[in-house]
Amino acid sequence: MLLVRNRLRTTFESGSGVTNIRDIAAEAGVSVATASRAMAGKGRISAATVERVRAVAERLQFRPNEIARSLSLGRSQSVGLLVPDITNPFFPELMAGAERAAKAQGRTVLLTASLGAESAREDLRVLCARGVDGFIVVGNPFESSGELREAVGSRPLVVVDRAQSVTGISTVVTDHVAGAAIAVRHLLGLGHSRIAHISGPPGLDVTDLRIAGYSREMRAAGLEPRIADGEFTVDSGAEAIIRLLDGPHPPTAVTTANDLAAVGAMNAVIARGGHVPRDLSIVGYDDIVLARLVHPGLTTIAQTIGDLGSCAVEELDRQLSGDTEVRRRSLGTRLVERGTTAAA
Amino acid sequence: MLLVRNRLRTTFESGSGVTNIRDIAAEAGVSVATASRAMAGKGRISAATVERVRAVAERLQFRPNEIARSLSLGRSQSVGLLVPDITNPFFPELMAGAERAAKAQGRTVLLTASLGAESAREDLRVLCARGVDGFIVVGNPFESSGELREAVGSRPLVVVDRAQSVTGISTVVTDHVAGAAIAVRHLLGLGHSRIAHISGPPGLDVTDLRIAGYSREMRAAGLEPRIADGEFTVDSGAEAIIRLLDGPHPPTAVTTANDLAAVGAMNAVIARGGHVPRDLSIVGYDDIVLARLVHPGLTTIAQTIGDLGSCAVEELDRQLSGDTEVRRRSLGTRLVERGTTAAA
DNA sequence: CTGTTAGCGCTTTCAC
DNA sequence: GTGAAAGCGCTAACAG
Repeated sequence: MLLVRNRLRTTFESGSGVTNIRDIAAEAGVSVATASRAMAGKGRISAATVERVRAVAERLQFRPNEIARSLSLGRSQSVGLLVPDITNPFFPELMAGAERAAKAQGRTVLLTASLGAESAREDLRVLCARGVDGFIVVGNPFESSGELREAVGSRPLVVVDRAQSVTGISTVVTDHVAGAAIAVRHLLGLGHSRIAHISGPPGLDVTDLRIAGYSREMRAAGLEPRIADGEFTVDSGAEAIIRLLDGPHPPTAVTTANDLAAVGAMNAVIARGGHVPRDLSIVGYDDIVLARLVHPGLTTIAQTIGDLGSCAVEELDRQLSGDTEVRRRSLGTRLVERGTTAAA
Repeated sequence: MLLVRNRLRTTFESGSGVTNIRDIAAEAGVSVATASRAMAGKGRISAATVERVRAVAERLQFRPNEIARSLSLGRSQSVGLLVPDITNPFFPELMAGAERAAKAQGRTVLLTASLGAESAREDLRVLCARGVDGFIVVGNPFESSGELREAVGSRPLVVVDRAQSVTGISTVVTDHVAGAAIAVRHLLGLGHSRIAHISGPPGLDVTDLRIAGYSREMRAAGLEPRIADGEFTVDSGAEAIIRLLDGPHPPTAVTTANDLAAVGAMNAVIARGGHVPRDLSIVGYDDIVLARLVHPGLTTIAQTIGDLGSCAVEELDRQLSGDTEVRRRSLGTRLVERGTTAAA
């Protein structure tokens, strides 16, 4: 076939130096519309044309401008991901899972870390303006799920790691009640009976659920629950364990709201000359990478954190495909035994 | 026929029910162009009109569609951030700094975590297609800086944490030579003389620079450098320290390539019944959050990691403003003394 | 000062 | 099967 090469160089100058679909069309000797159809591979178009256009596109390293596609199609193949605190190691693991899954779907993740409700509202608006097709929100930066719903408008939304307080919104969670119960049973099995729980921030559903699981299991064993408020942070874990140990009937074992608090508790015990697990058995929650890095390694309730992210992406994809049913997906947890628990 | 539109999506249905600038213009009784100027607040326009249009925009909660702006303006006010591994706690801290700075500039960060050169090439192309205005690349996923330059095309580029191997590209780094030297001097000051160094992966410029700083300082003190290869990971740190301790003339102190390796070394010593810092003093590098969380707390060379990110954003902003000068910005390091170092 | 017009790069009718 | 043209929402000449 005769190659008619018409003013490739000229069209090259247009735009920002990158080849666009006009260049492809010109080089292939077809109209822009045909080039578009050929690239999409759908619509009424001959196989020969498809092949020819694609060959040209390949040669010229053509990548369709996603900005233009987004504007034209009304969707961007990108999703917004809002996390509360990127420096808390729990979230990067989740983000990694989400990003991997999104990439596999040909979507891009627009990440944003909020600092409180006001910032979150603005962050979500920015992402809306950037045309994300849907949102994954980890936790809930707002007082209510209504506020969250309002902030994302009509876009599909999946909430991760908040269940109770979120109504009418698809969620991905782990079974906090079951996880907390597993921790208690593990300690009971080791012969402990003075088992306390260092909780998360009061009022949070995750906190309540874990407390519920802990309490249920304690009562089932005929024991009295004993709870110290914490905050999901190392320092709060340290403070809480000190209060418990200095109080009446100090515990011989604790379950904690998360691994950070567990590490804080562990360090506090060691700092006052105690030994873990001899003087105190500790069970964390989450199994973040840190749990493996401390010494002794932290016995903990593992959530497959990356799966929370990838499941959220899958769930969002389902919604983007038109399925509007509200689903609550609950992932399993399991005990990972390391070095912070031992017989009473 | 004027009112008949080819596509039946009315303006209100388009997007997702969000008000657009046509709605604003109509409501304010001006043309779209005038509304645009009023929102931008520049061009020849009366103060009264500006006020009126903005009032309407406020009332209707108007946010300009950034996709459309991007297409029209040829820039998106977004930057691509490529990191090697989001689950290594070093990077989230850097990302947090970058995101904060970018937000302050009204830019959005498109994050992507690569897994090797092939993935990076594709990731960068995707971000290019999404129209990012520039790139921040942490490390260099490729063999050469040329490949990196090619992958980002003509877009502004800032490389973080790689200096030597990157030519003709603006960089933000910390002074690894100086940092490594500080670590050695600290140990010398404590009376140590058998000081080893657990290095990063061979061939990496960061590795070489830290080795250089360590060696220089050792020789200046009339001591023989002693280096064990590591890999920036916990496990490699553990293995390296075992090799050193089981070899001839076991060291009484080590400096390490990063905090993860330091933690690995620390755990290995403790695991074989040793005590840190009594049996071995350890100095980490980076001061990631983890350094505070282990027990005893890790003495380390602090890079202000968040600043690496925010400086990179600033540097990129400078380039986006038209300043094409290649700059190398070097941030300081300092010793953070915690519990892993003690007198010999 | 304001409106009209022409695009940004792509997709998608609608004719031929 | 293919091309011409409209249009996504916005900005920026250029007239008036």
